[in-house]
Amino acid sequence: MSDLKIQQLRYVITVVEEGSFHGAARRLHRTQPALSMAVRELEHRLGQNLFERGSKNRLTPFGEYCIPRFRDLVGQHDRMAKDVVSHADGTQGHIHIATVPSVASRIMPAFLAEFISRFPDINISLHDENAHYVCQMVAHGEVDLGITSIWQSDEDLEYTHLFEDKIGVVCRKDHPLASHETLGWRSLQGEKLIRNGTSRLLMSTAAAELVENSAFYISNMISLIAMLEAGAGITTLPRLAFPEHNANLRFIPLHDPEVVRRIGLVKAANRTLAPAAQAMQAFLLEKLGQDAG
Amino acid sequence: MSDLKIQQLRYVITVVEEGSFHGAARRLHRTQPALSMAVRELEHRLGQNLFERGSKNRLTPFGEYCIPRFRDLVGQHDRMAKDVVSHADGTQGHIHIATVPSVASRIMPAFLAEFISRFPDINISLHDENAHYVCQMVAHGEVDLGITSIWQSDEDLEYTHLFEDKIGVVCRKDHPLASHETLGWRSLQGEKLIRNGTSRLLMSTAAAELVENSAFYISNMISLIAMLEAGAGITTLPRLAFPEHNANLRFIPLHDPEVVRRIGLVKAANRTLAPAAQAMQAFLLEKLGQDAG
DNA sequence: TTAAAAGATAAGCGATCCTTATTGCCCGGA
DNA sequence: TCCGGGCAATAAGGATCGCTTATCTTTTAA
Repeated sequence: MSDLKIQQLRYVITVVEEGSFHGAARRLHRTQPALSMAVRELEHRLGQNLFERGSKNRLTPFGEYCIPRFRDLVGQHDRMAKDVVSHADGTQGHIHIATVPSVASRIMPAFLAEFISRFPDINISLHDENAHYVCQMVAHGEVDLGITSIWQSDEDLEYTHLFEDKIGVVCRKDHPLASHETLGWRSLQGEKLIRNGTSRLLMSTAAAELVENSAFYISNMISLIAMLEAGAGITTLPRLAFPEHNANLRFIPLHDPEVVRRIGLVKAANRTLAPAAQAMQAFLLEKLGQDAG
Repeated sequence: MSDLKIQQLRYVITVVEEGSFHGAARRLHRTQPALSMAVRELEHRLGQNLFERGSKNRLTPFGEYCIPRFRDLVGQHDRMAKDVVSHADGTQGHIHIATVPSVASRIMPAFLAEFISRFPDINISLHDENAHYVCQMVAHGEVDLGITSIWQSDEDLEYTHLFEDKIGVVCRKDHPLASHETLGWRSLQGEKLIRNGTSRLLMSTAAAELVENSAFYISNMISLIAMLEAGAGITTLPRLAFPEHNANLRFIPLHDPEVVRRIGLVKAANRTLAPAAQAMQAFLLEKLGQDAG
């Protein structure tokens, strides 16, 4: 038994609803013979008439039996098609994103607010993890997109640069260094430097020896800030990771060496993004790309 | 948005199940290019790829989203099509029949037993009513088929003759008439004749005056039999209406006049029968038609 | 490196679907 | 009774679709 065609079923339903082939033809933007032939073809295939011959457009008992079933299938088709199409064009869907905490807290709130106002039917889950784990989640398919600095080059990941984030020195406002507008690494020698998760960015620069000589390592940002506020030392951070509006600490750009954290979009290579995620990717590039900055 | 084609969806599902276009082509009795083109056509229409390009037959996230929905729709289509087809070819359905009581009790039991063994998926409702009401039920569409003598000619009813049922005299075994093999109406003069629902069959015959002079009328068959068994009189009945295996009563054919009740199939004119009812009609004609006896 | 297997592409052809034009039927009004 | 008008059926033609065979390209595995 071969497949019935949704279109034929829709034709029959419309003829019943309109009460005439002409009326149905008008509604379907077809000519009357098109419907006549399509209906007869379906009747022939089923081996039973749906419409009473001779008498004007009355259904046969068999037709009466079929119409509600045809209606069901066409309805299910239409709902499914609408749903699938809205996913295909990216107006609907569920996007999973992972970002480093600084991006999650400083960039994403405003960005996502704008995104969801543009795409109200898209659902978003946002994870924040360190740069390494963000890449891992993308590689494992746990999220669609990552926004992070690249941890290490990986064939399975595709990186698209978004913007750069300058590294600076963070110290208490009453610290001797706090009055400077910019700093070079040499001015930091002798200071008590606390390492954190972003310190490795300095490792391949002139300032590497500073980091190597540091005795403290604190990964947790809240703890790190508390330590700095307590005057336990200084640290280096990308500007985005420096807590906005902090009353006690200062951020002083490091100009020698000038070190930046490159933040970009990461997605799995050789895997197509879901349409909704494609929409977000485009939106991200438009809003956060180098030029838009 | 135009209709999706069940066939295309089925192709996609099969490719996923088989894991390759070649395998799916084999299962669908198509060639590989047919599937390639059909799938690409669907992808193009949706505006998104279902299969990962380059990489071997992996679904895109969009494809992953679509497949279960496609499966649902195709499944619903298949179930519906199977159901509709089995109704179209008359192997499934519900038939409503009305017959006069004598046919219901003497003919239908064996007939229906054979019918349902041949068409096990057909559902049957059997009503028994008098000849007039049987015709009315058919005319009003309350039943599909009637088996009855025709009450009065009716344009909306279509009668197909099945068999004839001879009228005879019914009396107690110890009645003087009981020894006769056949009877003429003249031998009944002076007998106490009880009329019943079938007595009108004698009205346009030589025996009319017997009926006219009868003082009793009993419509209920059980009461009538009880009256006869009590020796309260005699009556006339078609042979079929005479209770089989009755130990106290006798049925003696009336040969002058020879009166028959014509029993036939009645259906609504200008209305197509449901396929299951068509099957029953054919079966009735085959088993009970004049020739089949 | 080569052979085998799988998908993509191309050309051709028959079926399908829709169009316009015409015929046939039924019904209501003069 | 005859005549038109509305509607469905039918016919003929053309565009498109869907499938086939043949060929090319790519991938895979020995």
